[in-house]
Amino acid sequence: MNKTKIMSAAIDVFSENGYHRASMDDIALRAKVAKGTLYYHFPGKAQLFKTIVMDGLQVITDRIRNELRTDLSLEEQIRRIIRHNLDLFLDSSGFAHIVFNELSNGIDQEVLEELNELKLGYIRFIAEVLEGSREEGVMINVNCSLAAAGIVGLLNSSCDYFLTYGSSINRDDLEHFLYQIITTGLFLTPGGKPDGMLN
Amino acid sequence: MNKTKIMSAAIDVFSENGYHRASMDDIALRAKVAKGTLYYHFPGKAQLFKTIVMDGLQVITDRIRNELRTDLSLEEQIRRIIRHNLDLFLDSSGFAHIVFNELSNGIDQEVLEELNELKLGYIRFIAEVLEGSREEGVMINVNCSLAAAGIVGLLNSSCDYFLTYGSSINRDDLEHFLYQIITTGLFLTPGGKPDGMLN
Amino acid sequence: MNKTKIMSAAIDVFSENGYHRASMDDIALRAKVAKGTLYYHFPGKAQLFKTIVMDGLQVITDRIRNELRTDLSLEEQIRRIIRHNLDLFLDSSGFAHIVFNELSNGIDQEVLEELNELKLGYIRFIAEVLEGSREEGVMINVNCSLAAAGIVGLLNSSCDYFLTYGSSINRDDLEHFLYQIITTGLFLTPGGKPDGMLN
Amino acid sequence: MNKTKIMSAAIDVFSENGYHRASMDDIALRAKVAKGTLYYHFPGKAQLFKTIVMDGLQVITDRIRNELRTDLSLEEQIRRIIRHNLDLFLDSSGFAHIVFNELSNGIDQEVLEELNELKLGYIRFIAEVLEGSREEGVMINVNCSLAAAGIVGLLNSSCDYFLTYGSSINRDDLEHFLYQIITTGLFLTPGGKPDGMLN
DNA sequence: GATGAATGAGACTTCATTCAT
DNA sequence: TATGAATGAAGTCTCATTCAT
Repeated sequence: MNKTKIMSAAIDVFSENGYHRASMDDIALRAKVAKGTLYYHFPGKAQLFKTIVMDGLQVITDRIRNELRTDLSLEEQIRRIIRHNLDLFLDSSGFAHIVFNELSNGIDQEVLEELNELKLGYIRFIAEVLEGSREEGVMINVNCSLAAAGIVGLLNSSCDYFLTYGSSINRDDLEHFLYQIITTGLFLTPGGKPDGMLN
Repeated sequence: MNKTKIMSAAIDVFSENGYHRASMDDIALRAKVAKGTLYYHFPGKAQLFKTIVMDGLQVITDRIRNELRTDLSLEEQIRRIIRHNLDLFLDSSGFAHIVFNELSNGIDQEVLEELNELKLGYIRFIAEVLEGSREEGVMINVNCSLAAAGIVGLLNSSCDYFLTYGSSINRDDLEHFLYQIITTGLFLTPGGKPDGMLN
Repeated sequence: MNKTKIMSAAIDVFSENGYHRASMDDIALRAKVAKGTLYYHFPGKAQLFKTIVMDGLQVITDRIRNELRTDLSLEEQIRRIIRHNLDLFLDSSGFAHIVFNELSNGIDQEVLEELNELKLGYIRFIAEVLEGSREEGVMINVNCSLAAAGIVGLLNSSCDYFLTYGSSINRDDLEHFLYQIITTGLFLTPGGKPDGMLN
Repeated sequence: MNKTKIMSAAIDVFSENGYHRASMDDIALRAKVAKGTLYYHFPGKAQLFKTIVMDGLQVITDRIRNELRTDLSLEEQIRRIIRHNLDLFLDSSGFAHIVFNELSNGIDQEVLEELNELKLGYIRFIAEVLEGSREEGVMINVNCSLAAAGIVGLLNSSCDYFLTYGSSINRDDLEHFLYQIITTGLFLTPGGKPDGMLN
């Protein structure tokens, strides 16, 4: 399928160059189709981008949803959210980057709004999980959407750092650190729960 | 000073449109100078951008540094870091956005590296503060740079959400939430420290 | 018949957008056939256009010819020519427009010449009617083809004005005006034939 | 002046090819400037076209206005209008063609409306002259704007025919014919004013 | 110091046409 | 007969940069 080939090439090119530096020529070249073919399958650059983002978010959402069963403890749920987001941010860092960082640039207003809806949808999905835990009385009383947004930024930024400068850190450390800061924060708790014995 | 006028205009234009959609024409227009004048004072678009980012990070760094005296408790130091970052992200959200989100896109490789150095410098500056606290034994044992990077992402993303959808949240709540998640996390601590009585 | 459906759709699309802005996609869409089908029935866009123009001119020519019997007075013949041309220009203004105005633009040279032949044929047809009258001594001595060409332009342009700005004029006035200018001109005749009593 | 060179080249290219077939590349080539220079001086193709049309209509309007003094007889005024329009249509037939025929095609709606305003302005200008005569009681009672529109179409179409097929006609004949049809029409007048002795 | 006209590479997009099915 | 995916030439327009003044 050409359409698939195009989307795959587009993910690569967008990821490597960001939205603006990615050129339709490049995408066509990479997909080994004529430039016109892009426009046969997608109305334009912005919509191609949107389609990719939609698909990507759908995949990760589905993947997480499938693993989040209600019989899991909140701790385990948080852990899994972190793990899958790490998968997303580390394995598809270029893709994640354009979704979570480049969404507010100079994309056609119309498409930009849809994209922000998608991102918001993702945040809300995570917020729902938190919501569940809050109701169970495990979590402090916060605006869960705000918390979800913050968590995504935390994960994103940490992964960026990890990928760029984190040669001395291993992935498990990263995962552990993220779990820790999200659940119990950076401070040593009064009761003196020691580092490394959180579980 | 024309140079100052240009930089001021450039901040506005870059903030409003992002790096790529910002045009030298726009900047010249806004600065009320001829386009050629831009090139008299700056070698090119990328360098103009770099200069702005450098200046901006310097200003915020200095401002925080001036308020962080070693005789302050770590709690107060964290609180001040959060407060000043909120000032940055909320008051100059456009500027903060391009610094923390758009830095990895399609800017000339050469300049991009320098910009990442700047960003890293900022993260290290925050990391140093954390480092201090860790040595005092108030903080858990983590890679402070990683933590700093994560915190910046957390702040950035939370502010984005706050600015776009957070009409029901007030700034104090936001500040409180950030302090909480950074210091003690989202979970209720074993000892049962109740929400709202963190200080 | 698909061919008929295509021609009908093509008339609409060409009329609404002019030759150049009309796209084969639009025509196929409107005709509810696949784009390839257009090329099964017609060699290309220019030839499709030509076919439509030929058909249209044939229809109007036939219609007029059927009503012009030699036993009619010249006055009546002129009147009928005007009336049928008004029908054409007013009812099918889009079609008339492309035939009489857009014929000399950027259509493939080859087809363009054929189209001009068609238009010339139509002018000659009207010229013949005038010719007949001139021989009967009712008309002044002019080049009848030139007169016919002029009349078509007069009708065309008047109708354009009528359709765009002529809300205060009714069709009978328009018809009357055209009859008048063609037959006795704008000036009051020496004998003083008063307006409105021409018949 | 480059701007002048561009406008001059644009007149040629538009005249030869019509609006749609005229390409900005062609115009730049003909004007011997870089493509970007076109866009430095004009916002786009449509506006370049508009500017040309405005200028052209202004020139012809001014030229006629300068020669139309109120002490002239209506006959002489009509004669001069015809003469100057012939100058326009014959000497600059390509230009006249795009102004009077191609104005309704696929030009950007916005610019198209302005262009129609211009054309209407020209028609109104001629209508005013007619208006004057009607008030003097020399002319029959007609809607002068309608008559002006018709006259322009008559002139335009006659000139087209003359240029394409009129090798056997000379310009004086053409001028005479037009004067005749406009003033006294095609019919022999009751009083029997013989052809060729209209003055 | 400052200007602004000029440049040209490169971007996005359109669309008539082809062709394997 | 009919389809529709694919093509690629050609078009309009943007914009960072240069340079003579």
